[in-house]
Amino acid sequence: MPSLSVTHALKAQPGSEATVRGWVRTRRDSKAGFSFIALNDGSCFDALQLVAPTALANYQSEVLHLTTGCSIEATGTLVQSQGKGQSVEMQVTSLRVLGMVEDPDTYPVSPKRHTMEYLRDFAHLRVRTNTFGAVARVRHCLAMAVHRFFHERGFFWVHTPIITASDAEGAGEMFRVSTLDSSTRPTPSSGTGLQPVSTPSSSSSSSHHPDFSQDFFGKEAFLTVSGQLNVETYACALSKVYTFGPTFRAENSNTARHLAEFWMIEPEIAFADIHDDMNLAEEFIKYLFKAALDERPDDMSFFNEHIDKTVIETLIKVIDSPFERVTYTDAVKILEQAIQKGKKFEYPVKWGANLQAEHEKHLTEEVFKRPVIVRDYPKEIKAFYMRLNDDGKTVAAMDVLAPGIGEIIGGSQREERLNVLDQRLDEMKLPKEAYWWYRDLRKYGTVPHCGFGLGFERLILACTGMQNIRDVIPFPRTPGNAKF
RNA sequence: UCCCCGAUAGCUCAAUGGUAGAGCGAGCGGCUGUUAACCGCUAGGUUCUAGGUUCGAGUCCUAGUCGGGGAGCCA
Repeated sequence: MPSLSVTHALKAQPGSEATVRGWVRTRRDSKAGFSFIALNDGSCFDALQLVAPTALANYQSEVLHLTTGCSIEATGTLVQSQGKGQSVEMQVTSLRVLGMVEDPDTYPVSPKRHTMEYLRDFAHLRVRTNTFGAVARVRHCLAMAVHRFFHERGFFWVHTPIITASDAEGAGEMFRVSTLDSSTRPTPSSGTGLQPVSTPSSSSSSSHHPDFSQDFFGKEAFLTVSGQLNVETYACALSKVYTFGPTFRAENSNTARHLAEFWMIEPEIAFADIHDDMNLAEEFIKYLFKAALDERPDDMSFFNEHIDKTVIETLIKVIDSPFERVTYTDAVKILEQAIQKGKKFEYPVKWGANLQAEHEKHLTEEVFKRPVIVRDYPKEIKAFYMRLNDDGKTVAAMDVLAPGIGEIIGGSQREERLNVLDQRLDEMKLPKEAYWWYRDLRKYGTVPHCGFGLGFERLILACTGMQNIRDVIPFPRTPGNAKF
């Protein structure tokens, strides 16, 4: 008797016998001599309808007491359904209960509408719902597509470190990694303990001075905020590489788009400029969206019906149309024109200032109505490693803005000229010694290269139409919450 | 971190400063090749916490905790 997943059972030859296992979604009893059980095992969106006859030995004692969430194993014949709503169903010949729901009244995932906020408190059970099961499958599909995309194009996956003792990751607030005891514990006067390690150098000004030479790594260590600097070294030897792994930011960000622990994809390509970088980003996004539509039509149609009625249409539009490309300078002009026409922004538009979320939203949702790549930002508002343009004022940085999501990709051509890089380090008052190995890449056979970072969960948001990033990662970590 | 809003049954929400309610879910019964089933009955409450105002507080005031929306930071 073959054991089949529900997804295979639904495609089985009528008349074949099989055993299936899963969790009960609903049970309906018919006086015609049987009960209907919707069985889901997560292998696909749909449940398999079991038809359990009263003749089963345990019909009265067990089948009639099955409730949402019970785990069972059923054996029977897969047949064409006599009813509407499904093509295949199983005529059950034996049914074994693996685990009852002890008290159905306390089972948190009852068969009714639940809010995302409520289900977040039951992250261990929420994946049994339609929505979170679909998110999990699409997430997997996208992860596989990421690797396939790069593999097909000759990229190598590089496992950059999670722990970084190189105190040179740049800006961004980091989690400290330490085996020291009392010295790293917040003192009673140090407040909530939510304060991150803002930069390695600033920590020395705090009131207590842990002796990090005594710490595990012999120096301060942190969780990575980006694998970019490390992966650049591999790009400058293997030519086309990428990272895909967890990333940590200790920023006290409380939004639907930020996590303290998230997954990031960072390709890095040698012998390439900012235009190659933008082309790669565009091709990449389109490939991933297409993969979700092609490989998870069941889950995608659920999202389109219940989460965001325009998501499939939006994805198809993104796949079919070229991304708009605009320089920062032109973007500012467009925004200024919008203001002249009466558009009101909370924040002023001014060359030299960061584009605000409302500005990005206007560009991508109102002006172009599709993804927009903004490039060549003022050097003052971007990182030291971004390549200085010939105008001396801007750097070859690019952000991909997506409608409804905002910034989904941030990337740049890297500064490959040692003298210019050094000048930038000096301007930003960064210690050259700390970047010795990064500078070595420019000393020894330097090449133009570039890359970008894609927030994996933000990609999933865009792909599914889900609203909150906490609902597209299994166990979200955010300020004040590391449950489960 | 800043601004705004909220917290009442398992869930989603009502309730003019004056007896605590509905829908869904759950349990029981009925009906039905059913499928967000349908019909009936039943159970279910320290109204987030601590103070305060008042004859009387779910309702008003203060503080805190937690959650949501927006912003900043960013991916």
